[in-house]
Amino acid sequence: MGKLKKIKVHIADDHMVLIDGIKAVLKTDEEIDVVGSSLNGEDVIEWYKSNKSDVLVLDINMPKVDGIGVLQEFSNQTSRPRIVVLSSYDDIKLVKEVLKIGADGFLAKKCAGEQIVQAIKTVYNGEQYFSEGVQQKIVSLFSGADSESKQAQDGVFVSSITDRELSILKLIAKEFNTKEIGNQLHISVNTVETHRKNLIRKLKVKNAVGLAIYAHKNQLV
Amino acid sequence: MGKLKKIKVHIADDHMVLIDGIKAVLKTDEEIDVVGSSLNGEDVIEWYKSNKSDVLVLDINMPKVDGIGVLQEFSNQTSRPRIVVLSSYDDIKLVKEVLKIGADGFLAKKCAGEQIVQAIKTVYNGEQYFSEGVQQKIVSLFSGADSESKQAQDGVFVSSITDRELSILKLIAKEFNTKEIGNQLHISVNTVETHRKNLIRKLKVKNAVGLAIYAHKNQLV
DNA sequence: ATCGAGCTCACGGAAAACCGTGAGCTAAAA
DNA sequence: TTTTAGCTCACGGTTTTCCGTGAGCTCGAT
Repeated sequence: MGKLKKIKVHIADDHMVLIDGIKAVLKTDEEIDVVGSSLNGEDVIEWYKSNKSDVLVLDINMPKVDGIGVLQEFSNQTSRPRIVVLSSYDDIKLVKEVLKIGADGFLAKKCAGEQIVQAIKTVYNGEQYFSEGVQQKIVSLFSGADSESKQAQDGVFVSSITDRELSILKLIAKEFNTKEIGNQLHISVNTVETHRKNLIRKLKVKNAVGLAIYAHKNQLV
Repeated sequence: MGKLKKIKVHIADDHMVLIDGIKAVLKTDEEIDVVGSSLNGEDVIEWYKSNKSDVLVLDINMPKVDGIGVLQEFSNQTSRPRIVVLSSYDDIKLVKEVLKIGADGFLAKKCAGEQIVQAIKTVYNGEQYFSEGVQQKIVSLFSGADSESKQAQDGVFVSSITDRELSILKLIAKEFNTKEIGNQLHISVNTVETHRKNLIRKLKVKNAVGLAIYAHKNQLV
């Protein structure tokens, strides 16, 4: 037992119940060792300043700094852990997003506990891991059955939302109106309206309510 | 070991990772026995038709039938398990709601895994259990520090939202505008607006976006 | 039988959102 | 260097939301 090199894992999620649960699950596997955990993104970044792990199980929805923020933090670093993103929703847009900024795997929370073990081992070995529903969606995207790729072949390239749009989206989802957002970002209300319009178009929703719902479903708040 | 009567527990949550996690945590306690689990409210109700447990750990946010629906189902029955409600949010309104319809305890998911063991044992013994943050909020409500109770002492009794308001709230949270809601419910747009106004006032939000967010946070959609 | 709560509807005015369209500036990519 | 994407802003017009206020109806509780 002393000779076995275990996979060191850090778990980050704002629900301690889930952390403790995952810890208990992983404890049953003798190849895996949970060496740390964090309840928010800030703590994750702090932890990795003086520690390291082979794999990071990272929830997207966290206070202070969210999972996206943590990924961005790591993206500039040379020595970083493999990262499995945990999310309540298997939103394909979110998958795209996190893969772009350095995630190695994506696990929907609705999947079985055993899968997390599999995911950790897979990304540790340098491969990518996706839970079932996610994998299916990726495939259907490639096969052209998805609305998004259909648009792409219409020639209307739908880029993902920009940083500025994202910040406005978040503020809309916090009940701020156009004028308030303009003041906070020091830009004209006209500009905010333009961004809002573009968001409504890009995310294919009907109004600000739709934007707020999208933001919440995708854990942007 | 054969003589020890264990507390039979059923776990209901749409995230299998969490179920497996809680199972693993509870396995370490020799007084508790997990005898079943469900991924949605419908399955919970179905399970209890031919099985029974001492305690039910119940998530609010579930597909098909949500936690509220399950509680309502149980409310008419004589022989029912003690119920600990699990929720992502320690929303005091939600606590009130679930206590009214028969919950025995309320556990925010952000609490530690050990607390779930405590919660199960406490409600099994006929007492009520609340996780820390929830308990604090209840106390502050009684002490009059909360805005809600302040309103009550102003003599303006703030009743919880009505059935009709709830249905309108749900439609707003689905991106429908006033006219569309009026058509769907066969009532005048003026009436819908009145309900919307009352909702905004009662839930203390600023606009329709706030209503949608409230609806989503409280898993009404 | 009175009272209150819930649901219904109306009206008028202010504010905000929605929509299309056009356009200038910058920084990065082709 | 030309092009493009992103951010900025403007304008005019339409629609919707927001807000207060008042009021009639029904049903169930006091």
